[in-house]
Amino acid sequence: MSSAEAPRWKRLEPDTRREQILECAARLFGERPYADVSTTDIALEAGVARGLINHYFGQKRDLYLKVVKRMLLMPGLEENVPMTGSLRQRVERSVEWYLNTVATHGKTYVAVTGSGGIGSDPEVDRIISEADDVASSKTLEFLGLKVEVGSDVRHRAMMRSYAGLVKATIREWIRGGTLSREDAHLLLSEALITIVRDVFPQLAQQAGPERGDAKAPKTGPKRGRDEK
Amino acid sequence: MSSAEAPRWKRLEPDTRREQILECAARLFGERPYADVSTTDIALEAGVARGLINHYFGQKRDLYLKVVKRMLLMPGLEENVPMTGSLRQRVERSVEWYLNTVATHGKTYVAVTGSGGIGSDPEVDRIISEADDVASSKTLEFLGLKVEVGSDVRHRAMMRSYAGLVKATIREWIRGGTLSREDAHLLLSEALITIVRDVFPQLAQQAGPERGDAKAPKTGPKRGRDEK
DNA sequence: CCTTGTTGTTGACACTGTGCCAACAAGCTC
DNA sequence: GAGCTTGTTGGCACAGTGTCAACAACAAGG
Repeated sequence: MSSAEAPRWKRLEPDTRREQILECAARLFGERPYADVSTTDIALEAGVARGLINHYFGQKRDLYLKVVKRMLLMPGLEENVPMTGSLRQRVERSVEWYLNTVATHGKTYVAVTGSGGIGSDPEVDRIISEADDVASSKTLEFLGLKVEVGSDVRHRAMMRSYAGLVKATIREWIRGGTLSREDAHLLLSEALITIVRDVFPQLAQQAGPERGDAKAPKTGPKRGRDEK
Repeated sequence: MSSAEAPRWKRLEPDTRREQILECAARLFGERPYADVSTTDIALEAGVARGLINHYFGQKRDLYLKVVKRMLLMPGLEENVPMTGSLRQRVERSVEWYLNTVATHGKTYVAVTGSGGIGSDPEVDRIISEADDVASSKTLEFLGLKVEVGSDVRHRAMMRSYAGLVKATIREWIRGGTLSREDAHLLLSEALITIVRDVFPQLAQQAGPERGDAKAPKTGPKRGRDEK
């Protein structure tokens, strides 16, 4: 008799298991609405007992928050966009950066930042708002308009508002396909330029002249980023 | 013995009862997130048995959809904004109309159109998207850019994107107070003008010249835009 | 005033999904 | 292999929801 009984389950490192569950959860939350994803589903997907989810993440809501955080961490945040050239050039590179990072997340991003799903959870709003803040600061930095953090809440608020435009536009692009990537690029670029130029007039000077190049519209410097 | 026993509950017309419940539900959904509002709470608030809610509205989700619909009906949609004057004047009147209608709803509006609450329910998204469509068409009409419905999906999509900016901006204004009403007005006006002028160039001509009033904001020649 | 019929309303039922926790077992060390 | 650590399981209790037969408020007819 072979005494080597096959173990009924595999024993993993906490971090590994956590990451695995997080990945399955992210996928499911991207496929169907929050309420339609039971913890049982996630556990089944991860090949794990349901109780383990609570053990690692506490409440289901907490798991969801972790998923949101993980996604909004914005991987690729470090690949600096060189802030040279005219304001328009820099704006368009920033927009391309937006579109690229989002393209990698696809459905899940749209689901998480969804327009007005069921709920409006204050905690989720806070997290998304923070992420918007980070992205905003980064954008301002790309544009050469970096203002010290926490100083001008008004500018940051306006950039969060702009983030609302970005997300809505991306939603039109990814979900319905009612806008092409070029349309999204155009809309977001023009809007951002307007904001910087007309709403932050004093900063615009510091940023240098708008023109100085020929503006290559469609094809921006596409980072070789492919899905999955 | 006084035979007149006081009735244990009042018997109302279905429409009246429906409206009453709807009102209570709207209030509660505006105060706390969807998941934290139990049907029991709503029933208690309305002084009614919980089962009655299901009898009138079916599922809790359906009740929520009714609340959203009721709110996005946009009362005051009929008070036409005279579409005279320069493009800028018309844009600013449209923006004022936006801000006014929203100001009446306050918290509940912010909650319903919340940035990314828990869920992203496709049905809710559809309803909000439809409401955005209506508001967009109305806006285009105000601007004298009315295009026949269903014709140019691209323009409508972009206006829905703009609606994303509107909602995010309003959120900053109403919720956090990080933006003043004047800030919101400025941001939304400039953005809308840009969209109409630079993204819908062919329509812009049909809309007439932009200027005709003073209001040239800060920086000088914003007309120096020819590309595209 | 009592009877009868209609129907708005109630209260209890079963069911699903969640959070919790003690018991179990996989894998390491000696 | 014995003993220990701890990642993992399975079942329990509970809250929230959807359903439905029975009830009671009100109107109409005698």
